[in-house]
Parts: sequence; C-alpha cells; structure tokens
Amino acid sequence: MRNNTIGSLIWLRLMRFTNQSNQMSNEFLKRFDLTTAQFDVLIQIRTYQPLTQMELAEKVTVTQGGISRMLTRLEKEGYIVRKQDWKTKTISLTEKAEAIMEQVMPEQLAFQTSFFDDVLSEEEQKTLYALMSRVHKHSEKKEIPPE
Amino acid sequence: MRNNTIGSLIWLRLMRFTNQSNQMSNEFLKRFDLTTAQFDVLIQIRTYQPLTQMELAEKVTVTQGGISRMLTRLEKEGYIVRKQDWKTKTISLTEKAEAIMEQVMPEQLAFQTSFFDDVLSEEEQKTLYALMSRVHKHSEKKEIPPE
DNA sequence: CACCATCACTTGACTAGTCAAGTTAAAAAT
DNA sequence: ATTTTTAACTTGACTAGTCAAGTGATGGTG
Repeated sequence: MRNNTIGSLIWLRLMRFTNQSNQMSNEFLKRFDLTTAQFDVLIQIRTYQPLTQMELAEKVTVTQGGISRMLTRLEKEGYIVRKQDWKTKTISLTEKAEAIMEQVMPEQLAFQTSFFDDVLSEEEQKTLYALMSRVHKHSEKKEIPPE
Repeated sequence: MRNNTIGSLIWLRLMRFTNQSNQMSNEFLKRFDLTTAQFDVLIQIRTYQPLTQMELAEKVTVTQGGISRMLTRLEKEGYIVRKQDWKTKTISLTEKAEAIMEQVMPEQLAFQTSFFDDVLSEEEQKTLYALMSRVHKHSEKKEIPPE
C-alpha cells in the first residue's frame, strides 16, 4: 500500500494551515489582550446573548467542561457575567467586552480574510468554500469505523 | 461594514472542520492507545529517524518546549528513546512503536482519506488540494500587520 | 587554562481543551 | 412533604501546547 492518498495530503495541509493561522491570529489579537479562542467565544455570546452554557458549548464545539473553564477565565478578566437564572446560568457581555469587540471585530475580519484574498480570486474562494462546506457537513454525520 | 466575507466563512469552516476531525481521529486512535498528536510525532520520527528535537519540532510545527514535553510522555509510554549524543539528543522509535505504527498507519491513512473520498470526486480533491496548498504556502510567509 | 558565549534542551506558569465523577437546584414521584 | 431523578454546571486529573527563564555541555577567546 502506498503511504499517501490525495485525501491524506489534504488532511495534513488543513491541519498545518489551521494550526499556523491560529497561532498568527493569537499573535495578532495580543494587542487587544485576547486569544483566538476567547474571541471566538465572545463573538458567539455577542451574537446570541443571553444564552446558556450548553447552547454556547454547542456553538463553539467544545465540551461542557471546556466552556465552564473558559467562562471562568473570561469572567475573571471582566468580559462576561453569568447569573443564575432558574437552574441555568445566563451569559452576557459586559460593557467592557462590548466596547472591545466593536473595535476588534472589523480588524479580525480583515485579518482572517487576508489569508485568502491575497492568493485566491473571488471565484476560487467560492469553490474552496463550497468544497469545504461539503466536507465539513459530511464529517458532522460521519461515524467512527467499528473496531 | 458587513460582518462576513467569503474569507472569514472559509476560515470558520476550516477551524470547525479540523477541530471536529481531530476529535474523531482521537476517538479512532483510542483503540491503539494513541492520540492524533502522538501519531503525528511518531510518523515524523519513523520517517526521519534518527533526528534531533529541533528538527522534529520544526516538522510538526511545535515549539521546543512543546516537543520536549511530548517526548517525555512518549518516552514514559515506551514508544521512543532519546540518547545524549554530543550536545544533541537523538530520537528514535522503539521496537514497540515500530510494531504499532506498522499496524496503525494504513488504518489511519484510510480514516483520513475517507473524510474526502466519501464526498468529493478525484477531480474535486485535486482542486481542493491545489487551493489549500496555495493558501498554506502564502500563510507561511505572511506577516502580522503592524499595530 | 579559566571564562564566557552559545546551542540544545528542560521547566515553571499559563491557556485550552478532554473525560468522568461530583454538585446543586428544580421537577416529578411516592 | 419527603425522596428520587434529572438537567446544568463544576472540578480533578490529564494531554497538548505557549513563552520565557533556567540548565548544562561544547567550544572559542583572552
């Protein structure tokens, strides 16, 4: 058996690229005292607030435990508030986070966009998006092969 | 300013997909008592052994510190050996790891490949690979915009 | 030959996440 | 009205990684 398929080459590229661009995004966001993961969570809260931890966890595809820890950090930094509301905790942004996001969002958008705008035409980007959408959607309903 | 560009949509898909498929890969590799990160490192060692930690770190795009920790774990599990050799540490696989890799490699290759083979034609996969290669290569020489 | 720089690696303090067991408060059942 | 169940969240023990300060052996220079 040969030890490479197109699929496995794509997989590797994808992993290395996301890893790399994630680090660069962290470096970029450092000027706002944010990490990529934090930005991602704050964006979701801003869009859907008020919401519960369960809902948020699902949106950012992290476990319950992961979101709990992340929110503890964000709360300590004064970006969000959680209030016990019935048996659920309702999350919303503070003024501080609201203000920061207003400033960061357009910059981060431009930063992300530049990874693609710099090297691909509009048409190519559409193709890439379409292909990745199909791959992603398929992966969501994929099952792990049995032992 | 609108809050989405094609680029940012691609970015999100890429992040979510790699995150998702990484978790699935971890689940898959559990039967061999390996994680995706460990498999990735072992593959590189197998291909280039004997090599130094610096070289390895670069191949898997992790920092010096990261590779040091990873190798400590792999050594504890008996997968690799490090021997002080001049002022460098030379890494190589143990028999145990060699045997496991022989078994895991084709399965993991098939697993990775299935993410794409299931939904894209050969032609589409080539297109996706070409586009991602360009994006990835560009990102490697990209600079973080100044403050 | 002693001293200092340098290179390869390690380590302490973090972020970010996983899983599984442990809380806690409201709902349902007896 | 007390007990049990359940849903939402937390936490302990890990993996995986970052950065920056700390080792330790090698090798050049005064």
